[in-house]
Parts: sequence; structure tokens; C-alpha cells
Amino acid sequence: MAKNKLLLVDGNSVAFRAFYALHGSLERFKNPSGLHTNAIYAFNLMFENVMEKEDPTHVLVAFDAGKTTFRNEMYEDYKGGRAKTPGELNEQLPYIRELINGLGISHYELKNYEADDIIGTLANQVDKNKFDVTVLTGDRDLTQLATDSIKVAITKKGVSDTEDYTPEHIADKYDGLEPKQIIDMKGLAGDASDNIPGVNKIGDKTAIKLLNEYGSVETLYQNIDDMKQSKMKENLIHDKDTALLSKKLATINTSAPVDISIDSLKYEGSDLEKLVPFYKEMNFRSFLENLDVNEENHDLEDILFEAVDEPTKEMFTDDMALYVEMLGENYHVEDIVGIAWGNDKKIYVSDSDKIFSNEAFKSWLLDKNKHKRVYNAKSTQVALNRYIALPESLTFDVLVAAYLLDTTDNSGDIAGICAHYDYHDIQPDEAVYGKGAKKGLPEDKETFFSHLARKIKAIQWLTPKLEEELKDKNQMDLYRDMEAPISSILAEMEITGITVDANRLNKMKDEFAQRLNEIEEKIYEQAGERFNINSPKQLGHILFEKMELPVIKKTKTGYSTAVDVLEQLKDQSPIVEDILQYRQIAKIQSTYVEGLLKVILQDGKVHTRYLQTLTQTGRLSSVDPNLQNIPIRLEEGRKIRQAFVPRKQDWVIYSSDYSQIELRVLAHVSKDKHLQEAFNENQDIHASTAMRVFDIDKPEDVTPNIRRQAKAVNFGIVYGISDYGLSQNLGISRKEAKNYIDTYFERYPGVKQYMNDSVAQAKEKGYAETLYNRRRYLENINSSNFNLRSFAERTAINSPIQGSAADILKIAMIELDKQLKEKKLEASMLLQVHDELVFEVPQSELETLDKLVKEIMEKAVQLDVPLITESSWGKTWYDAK
DNA sequence: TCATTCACG
DNA sequence: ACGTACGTGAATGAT
Repeated sequence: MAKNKLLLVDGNSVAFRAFYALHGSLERFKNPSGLHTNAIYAFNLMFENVMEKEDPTHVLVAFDAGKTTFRNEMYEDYKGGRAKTPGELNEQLPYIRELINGLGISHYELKNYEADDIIGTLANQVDKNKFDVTVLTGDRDLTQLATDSIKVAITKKGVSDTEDYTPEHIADKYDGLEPKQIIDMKGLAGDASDNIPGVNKIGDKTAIKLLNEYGSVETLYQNIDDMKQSKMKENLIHDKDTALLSKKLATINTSAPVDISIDSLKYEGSDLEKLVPFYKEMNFRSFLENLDVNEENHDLEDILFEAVDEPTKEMFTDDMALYVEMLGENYHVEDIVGIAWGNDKKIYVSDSDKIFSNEAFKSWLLDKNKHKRVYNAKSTQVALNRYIALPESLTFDVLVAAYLLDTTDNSGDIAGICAHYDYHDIQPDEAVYGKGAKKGLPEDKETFFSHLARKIKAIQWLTPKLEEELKDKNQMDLYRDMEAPISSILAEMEITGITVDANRLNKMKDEFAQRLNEIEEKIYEQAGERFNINSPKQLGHILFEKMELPVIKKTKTGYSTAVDVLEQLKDQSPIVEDILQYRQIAKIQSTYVEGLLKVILQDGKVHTRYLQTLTQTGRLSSVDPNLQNIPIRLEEGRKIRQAFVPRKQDWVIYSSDYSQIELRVLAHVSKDKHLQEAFNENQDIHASTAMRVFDIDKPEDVTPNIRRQAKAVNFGIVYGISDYGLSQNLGISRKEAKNYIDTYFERYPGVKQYMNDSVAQAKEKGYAETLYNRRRYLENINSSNFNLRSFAERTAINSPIQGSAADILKIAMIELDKQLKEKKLEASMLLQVHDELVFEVPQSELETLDKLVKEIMEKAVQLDVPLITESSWGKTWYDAK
């Protein structure tokens, strides 16, 4: 039989830790009635973490009963001098008890005793044959309880991690000490936090040494006469009474008069009747959301809908919601399994194939005067285009709107967005369709139809809310004039696809396979055995254990074998060079050659999907396949681009990219005189930076190496520079890197000012924003955790730059799409790669297109510095260079 | 499912 | 003193 597990939580101590874990965000954690909630929130998080980790069968939270306990009778000043509990924490303590009730957990306190004693007593009392015990606390005192069946988990700085004290861990940490000797240690060394005095001049280190020799405080004093004369011996003798008292104070009372039965502590899950209203009162939306995932069908209202096979035209009006269901993500190939439409009065659903040839439906879809609101317009367009035709007037997209309002909030389906707006009359797709191998339509058609109907209802409900919020945040223009049009343009680009020459790839595949074979053999020979070169673990074993190469860097799980490490090992053994070679080719082979071959469809093309609502900055991302990371930097990989060809003979691939758009955006937003001057005079920006930062007078004195360093500095600036990052990138010392950065800021004071301002603004508003009101919320910008805060600060610097650049290319794409259509050009826009657009174009249109693209991209927006593009073309994407 | 590695801007 | 460059996606091996 599986063993029970009892979890004992030291309520006061964990509450205290929780309060300070989120202390940096104290003012942001307030519920509508002004109560601070940071400690309650963090307590809940810590609790969830430990419940998941330990999975206990029985749980109790113990609290201290009051200010004085039996220990004060022994020693008046016990816990004296302790700073008063902050008011902001005190006000939360009653609510933490309420939270515990909601979580379905018992709590207990006992007059005259501390939580420690309750925990010690219970931990001691339970039958160790039936129970393992875990104690959760922030207080190291409790580690004295550790045994083979009692583990003491001490909360670490954040909310998620604990340090687990077992007898082995204690021996490790305290140089061989046993758990019960912890109290002897406190007897000798004292404990400042509880105001336990200990012996004068003895600290933890000395105490451990003495205990290793004598075992306990008592035996130490029995043998003290034999101790060599020393100042320490005098102190020990002088403070003997204090030592014995201190030990007593530190000793947890394991026979407190606790009168609760273990059986009553059995954990049977949360009490939702209490917990849900409590979370609502505290404004804990994310916890509420998590509850929903676990409960199926809770409080779903009945929904009315009509299932139809062949709808008639009265069933379609202006201003309805439309939803097209597929069970997989790739709408280029997934079957449509159901369609729903409707408004507040009436909802229709259909899973019949007849709908695809239904005239009423089709004419409604294609009617520009019939406005439809949807969740994911692009998916809807691409899917329906395969079955019927490209739908018109999908005028509101709740997915894109929700993304603009909060980039972090789009968990994949409508229910995710709904939960964020406290609308719960819908289930996550996963709850209805399942996941993984078991994913499929529900047995019961009613369940399926209801789910579709609820999606219509949700879209209807969300639309006015989102519209209003977009207006409030001054983001309606961003939605209407940028994101909505871009959605349709991307749909067309995806549908068009790009032709891939499979023959070319197959030839490359054979060549690479042969070369890989040869390198493999060479590597095995040098290693003296065959192993999986793709396994960092096995490779690490060969390099660092068998061949004993020096270890440069470690990862969480073992030795690092990343490129920068291997580069440094090149001189040590020729095998390293071969491994690098192998890696390079294996990557090209598996990801690009084989990867691309797998996703070529019947039409000889690949159709990527651009994710419009994913990145935190406003960029697009590309999946299935990712066409935004096709190799270019190294010749070997660059050849992959030879497989990307125009769809017709005599056409060419044309490509145009912005030159230094991010630095130009920086010059604009920072208003830095010198940076602007460099761009206005059309200087080589990296050389110009080199001259200013490294005090070079004549352009001809800028060597390629100095220019390379300046280039790295410029990159660093855009990323929100750190001396360490720059030093790593350039392989120079941290001090030198710092020097570069200081000089840069001195020579470009406007940039320095911009960085200070962006961080300050983000701290005040809680978000960073682009030139076109795209927001990125920065949860940790005021965090007390250095790392989290620093990261948020760099993000506050980088996001407006990267995001504004993304905005600008989107604006250019919209204008370009318009002009291509107006001018009835045959050329089509195929790809977007962050600062680059790729087209296929008939030879005859090449000149026109080149002019048009250059004009539109460079004039897309008016900045304080010019925008410059560079274009090229050729028979393949490779030749467009 | 996570961690590592490496491709791009 | 902290431990880092910004934004992505795919393949692989290990768990």
C-alpha cells in the first residue's frame, strides 16, 4: 500500500516569506477595496508549488498563538528586539487563514505554544510506518526535526523553490552534524533572529567544530576541564548557564498538548464554494483561471442553437459572429469539422459537408456589406478559402484585439481570452476535444455543437468589451489601420506560398548524407569508439572524461558542448574541428533539407503560417515551416536558398531589406544629435560609431577589427547593453567592455537619456510602447529581484525599438499590397523576415516593382533620419544577394 | 515535456 | 553582489 504523506506548514513563517518574496510589487498587489494582497498571492503560489511537488494525503497549517509562549517564562527576552510585523503584512494574515479554509486545509494554533511545537509534536506523533512527513517553513530552526521519514523544506528566496533538509543534506551542509545537534549549535552560537544569546564569541563555525568533538552541549561541559586553556574556554565556562538555556529555548517541544486527530487532516481538495468567491474578492484572476481547467462543465449555462445542414438566406444577417472549427493548428491542411455563426438572438451550427456548397452561406461570406466578427481571422480566411472562397469583411478579430491589449494573454483558444475577462460560460478546447493521441470530436454531438455555439456567444460578448478597451488605450488605430489589414495580407501570402525545388533539396540531401558519413567515421576513429554525436551527454563524456579536454562551461545537466566552448577547444584536439563540421552539416540536413522536404505540399510549395499574436514586441513569427530562419551567414547553409524559386519560369525572386532599421529607429526616438547626423549624412554607421567611441579621426584608420567591435557595441545598445554581455560577445574583459559602454554613452548622450527615460517611463506606467501605441507590459519592472528587474529594464529599452521597426515594416506591407493590387501587377509578396520582404515577379515587372518597393518602404513613415533599403534579385532566393 | 543546441533578424 | 545581451522556431536526446 502506498504510504501516506503528511504536510505540515508553518503558517506565520511562510506568510512572512511570502510577503517579502513579492515585496517589490507591494503596491501593485491590491484588491479593489485597497487591501494589500501580495503575501496572500505568494502564499497561494508557494502552497500550490509544494502541493504539486509533495502530493500529500494529509495537510495542516500551524500558526503561532500570540506574542508570549512558555519560552518567555524561561527567558523574558525570547524573540525580543524583533522588528514589528509590517502593517501591510498584518492586514493580510486573517485573509491567509480564509485562503487556507478555501483550499480545504485545516489550521491550528495552541495557546502558549509556537507553530514549531505543534509541527514538532505532530511530526513526532504520527506512525512512521504509515506516514512520511514534510515540513514547509521559512525558519531553519525546524531542521532539527529531520529524520529519514521527516523532511524539512525551507522556502528559498523566490516563491517556487525550497531547500530540502534531510539528515544527509544537514550533514553535508554543517560538516557532519546530525539534525538533533542543530539545537546544540544554537545553544552555543545563539540565534540573532530569535534573540537567543548563546556563548560569547562563538559562531556557527566554532560551534560545529566543538560539536564534532564533544557531541552535545552537555557532554562538552562534562569534559570541559580537559579542554586546553584558551579565551574560548573561559567564555564557555562563563556562559555555561546561557548555553544550556539557549539550547532549551531552541529545542522544539515535541509533546505539546495538541488535540487533533491525524485523520481529520485528510486532504480532499479545495472548497470551491469558498475559494472562488475568495479569489474574486482578492482579484486573483490567474488562480481563478486555473480552477476552470480542472473542473469540467461547471456552471455552464444552457445554450440555445439550431443545427442546420442546408441553411437558408434568412439565417444570415449583417453583424454576426462566425467560427470555423478545426482540430489541429495547421489550417492549410486541417479538415474543417464544424462551422457556427449567429448573433445575440440566434446561433446556428453545422457539421455537414453540404454547407460548403450552400449558396446562402457562400454569398453571405463573400458579401462585403455583411460584417462578421471572428476569433482568428487569418485561420478563418485560409481554411474557408480551401473549401469555398476567400471570405470578405471579417471586420473584428477578438484574438488580434486581445493580443494588442495584452500580448501575454492568448493561451490558444477563445476560453483563454474569456477567462481573462471573467467570462466563464465556455470550456477550453482541450476539455472538449482532449489532447495528444486521444484528441478527437466528442462522442456526443450535442456537446460538440454546444461548444461551437458557446464560441459564437463568447465572440459576441467579447467584441464590445475589447472595442471599448482598444479605444480607452488609444489602440483602435493600431488595430484598424495596422493589425487588421496585415492579417488579410498575411493570409494571402500564406495561401500563395513559395515554390520549393524538391529535386535540388534531394540532391543536397545525398551530398550531405555522404559527407556526414565521412566525418562521423573520422570522429569515431579519434574517439576510439562509436557514440551518438548528437547527444550532448555522450559527446561530453567523450570530450571531457575520456579525452580529458579542459571543461570550459557547464550546463544545468552536465558539460556544455556549445559552439563557443568548442571554438576554445580547437587547439586541444583535431576531433573538435570535426565535431563542429558535423554539427553544422547535421543541422542543415535535419532542419532545412529534410525539414523542408517534409512540408512541401501537392502544389510544390511550402505554406508557412505567420503567427501574428505571439511575440511580445509586435514582430511576426513563422512556423510549419519557419521561413524566417533560412541559413544565410555561412555559405554551406546559404545554398539552401537555391531551393526557393519563383513559381514560373522566367520569373525572379526579388528581395528588399531595410538597412539598419533598428538603429535608425533609435536615432529617431532618442533624438541623439550625433546618431542622427551619422544617418543623415549616410555614413557607415558602425565605422562612425568606431570613430566616436575609439577616438579615431580619419575614416581610413577604422580597421575591420575595430569596426567589428563597434558593430557589437551598436547591437548591444539596441539590446539594452550590459558589460558582461558585450565582453562575452567580443571576447574581451568585462572592464574593457564597461569602458566601451561608458565612452559610448559619453559620446552619444541622447541615447543615454533615451535609455533612462524609457526605463523610468516603464516603471511608472508598467509597460513600454512603440511609435504606434503597441504596448508590452513589464510585470517585473519594479521587482526587488535584481535579475528580473534588470531583464525588464533591458526589455523596456529594446521593445520600443524592435517593436517600432516591426510596425514600420507592417505599414510598408499594407501600402505595398494596396499598390500591387491597384497597379494590377502579377508580382506577389511571399515572405516577411523582420526587416526584409521577398517577392516573386515576372522579368517584365522587375523594374516597376523595384521602384515601387523602394519608394514605399523608404517613405512608409517619416522619421528624423532617412530610411534606406537595399534590394537584389535572381533566379533563386540564393541568387538574390 | 524539458534542456540543449543552433538557425535567423 | 547580483549573473545577463533583444526577439523567435525546430530538431534532438534524455527524462
